[in-house]
Amino acid sequence: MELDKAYNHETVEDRIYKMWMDSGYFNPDKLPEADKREPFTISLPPPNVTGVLHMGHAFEDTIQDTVIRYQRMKGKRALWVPGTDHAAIATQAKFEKEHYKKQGKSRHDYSRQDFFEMIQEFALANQKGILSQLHKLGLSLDWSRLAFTLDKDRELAVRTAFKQMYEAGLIYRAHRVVNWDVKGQTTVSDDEIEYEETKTKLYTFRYSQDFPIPISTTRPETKVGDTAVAVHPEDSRYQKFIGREFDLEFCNVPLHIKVIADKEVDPAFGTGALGVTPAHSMIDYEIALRHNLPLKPVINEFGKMTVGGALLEGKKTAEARLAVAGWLKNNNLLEKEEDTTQNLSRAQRTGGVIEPLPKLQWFINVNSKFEIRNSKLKSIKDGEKITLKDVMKRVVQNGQIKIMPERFEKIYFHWIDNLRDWCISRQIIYGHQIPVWYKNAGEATGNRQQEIYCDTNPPKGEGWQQDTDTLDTWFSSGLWTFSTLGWPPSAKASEGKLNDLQIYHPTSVMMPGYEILFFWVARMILMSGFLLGDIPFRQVYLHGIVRDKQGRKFSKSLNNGIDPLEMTGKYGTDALRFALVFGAAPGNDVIFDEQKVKGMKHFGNKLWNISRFVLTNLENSKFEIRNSKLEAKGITDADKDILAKLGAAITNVTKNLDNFQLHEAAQEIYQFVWREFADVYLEASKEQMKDKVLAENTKKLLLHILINSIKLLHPFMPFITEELWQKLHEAKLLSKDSILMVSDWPKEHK
RNA sequence: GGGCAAUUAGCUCAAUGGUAGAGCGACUCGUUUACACCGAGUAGGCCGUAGGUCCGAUUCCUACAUUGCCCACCA
Repeated sequence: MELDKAYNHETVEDRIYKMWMDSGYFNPDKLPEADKREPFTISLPPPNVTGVLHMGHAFEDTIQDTVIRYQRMKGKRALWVPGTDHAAIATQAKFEKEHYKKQGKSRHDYSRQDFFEMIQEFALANQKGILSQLHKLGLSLDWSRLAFTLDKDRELAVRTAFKQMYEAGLIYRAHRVVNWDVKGQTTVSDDEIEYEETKTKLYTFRYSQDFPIPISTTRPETKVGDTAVAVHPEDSRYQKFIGREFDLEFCNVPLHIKVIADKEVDPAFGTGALGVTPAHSMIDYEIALRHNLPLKPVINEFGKMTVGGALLEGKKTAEARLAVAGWLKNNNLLEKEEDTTQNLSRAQRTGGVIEPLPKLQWFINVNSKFEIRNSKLKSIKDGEKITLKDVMKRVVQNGQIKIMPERFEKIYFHWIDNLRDWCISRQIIYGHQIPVWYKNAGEATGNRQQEIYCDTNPPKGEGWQQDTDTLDTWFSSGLWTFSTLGWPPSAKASEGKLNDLQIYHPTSVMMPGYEILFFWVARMILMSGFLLGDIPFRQVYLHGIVRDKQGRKFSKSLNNGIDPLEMTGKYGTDALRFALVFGAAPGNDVIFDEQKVKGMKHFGNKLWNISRFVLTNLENSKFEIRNSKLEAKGITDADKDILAKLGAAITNVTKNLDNFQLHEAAQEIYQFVWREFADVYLEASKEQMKDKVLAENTKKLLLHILINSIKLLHPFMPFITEELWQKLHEAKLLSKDSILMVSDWPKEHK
């Protein structure tokens, strides 16, 4: 049998992937003696259904596939669950844009139901695209368990979760100041906000000539909504005014201002007095809560003023700001106008300005205690009363969940300490509709009591209307590790037999990018802690971001994206995979370099030619495998040396893979194959095979080293190694393990 | 304002309490049947700066500088 002179990935990859698929072994339940194997589970961070595979996915998925392939070879019941995310806002926005282009119609031209179904259809049609791209990367995902965050099973999970949290009092509905995305016309959570430094003016002025205290602000237009002026309790300048109340007119709007003392106020900033606008500032809202101040909304959902008559009403905030400044000048109230910088809040998804507004929304309470049930959490007893914050904190503190690199644990704790209640309702259509129904919904109808019903199914009877809001996409994502494994278990679950949830959960390791530590990792811990009394995963491996040669993130606006499939087409999937893993330490960003991919293609070819050499020599001499034991006589120093080096390579690759140090494992195997096996031993073997006494051992060793190299390399470069494995079988140099993917991991030498 | 990290060869990055490594690139030589997607070799680093601990520091500690990131939002 002859191998081609060079490895040609194009003729190999699809054929090998099909062979793996046909084997059924991506589903760990199909592995020989599956019941006796120890489970090892990874949940794939689900890519956006409508997204396109980018280098970040390729990196993230390669790391996971490497780990899962390694564990499978180690004999584990290795499950890697695939899925896609409905990415509520992102998907709806994308659909609306495309639909408007094509049809000229917007969401207002359709009923809610129709509009939802159109987006769902769009999403599922797009899903095929991303799934086929995942296949191309050679990922050993169990496609029989494919899930979607917005399908029937996940809907049941979401509704069940909502109901349980609602009944425990952890989900509540309240009128609160929330982050309103003016462009997206929806609320967003604190974590979905980005800050952009902008130049602006700091105005110092008085509301009116009679008002004794000047205040400073960058947003004078909001001051028509002020209900107090706050000063520091120990500020001697303002002592005499504390507690006094003033009625005055500001920009033709009557104001009732109370002077209050609050320690949050910095006496050194501006005039040391802060105009409190409870309805349009998070900070002011909190001050208002402490002092029982009234809320006075003056800006609406479209970012326009709702008071102020001809001067302000109907104007956008930016316009209104200038109008107020002009009014202040005209009335001789402006004392100072200075340049300053300010962090402007924008919605991460839409880029729209965030306007804090008081709205009736749903929240998850992270600070009130609930009784934990069926606790499997270390150091948290069954029935103990604990807050969600504490659950999230404790499981990491006590080491039940390990986050690596470890430095992210500090970042995680810090985030929890600053965490406020999570606003989970969104004013968009695409997503999980809130499973709450109202009767007599008109709140303004006075004496008729509103009825509320929360369950997984609609209530019976007439007159019930479901809440029109949908849930934050991270709510369903938070359930991902267990909603994909049969949670909630059906009542009819077969008795005596373990279900997926019992076998595969908690999952073994979660491997997302560090940028979604808060969004996702923390939310999974929260959800799993409350709903299962358990952790969602034992280990979190946070990987870095893939960047371009200038160190910039890949982004659409920069148009610097590199299609991973273009790279795999050019150099082969194995080459891309190895290049991504090579030198990528946990948590560190990776600079993508095409030259590196090319280099790794060369490495693959090196292995190919080593195999070609071994195959030709062993076949031509009618070599037979009787046993792998070496003859006692005629063992050379070169033989001993390569065996020792192989032993070290096995030990180090194994150790590093166990510790998720993939970059080191990759480096180790690269060095061994090229520098030790090819450069040294293979050259020595040429001479040794000319000697009749030495030839037998040499050939045995060549084969032994080759087989082990192929195995060690398989998790990283699955295609070429599997192809070579098949060639060894064809040449009758192997007698067992017809598929490398499920063969045994090399044993460490003693 | 608070915190985290990085600083090592021309570039991208590892490792490490005891003479510094890889990939890519550069240079020289070499086409003898595994591979030119190659081989043999060479050059290239006071391991950011200054202190400290230690027999010994690139590694541990402190300060500083520069860069990047996260959080807070001084209104």
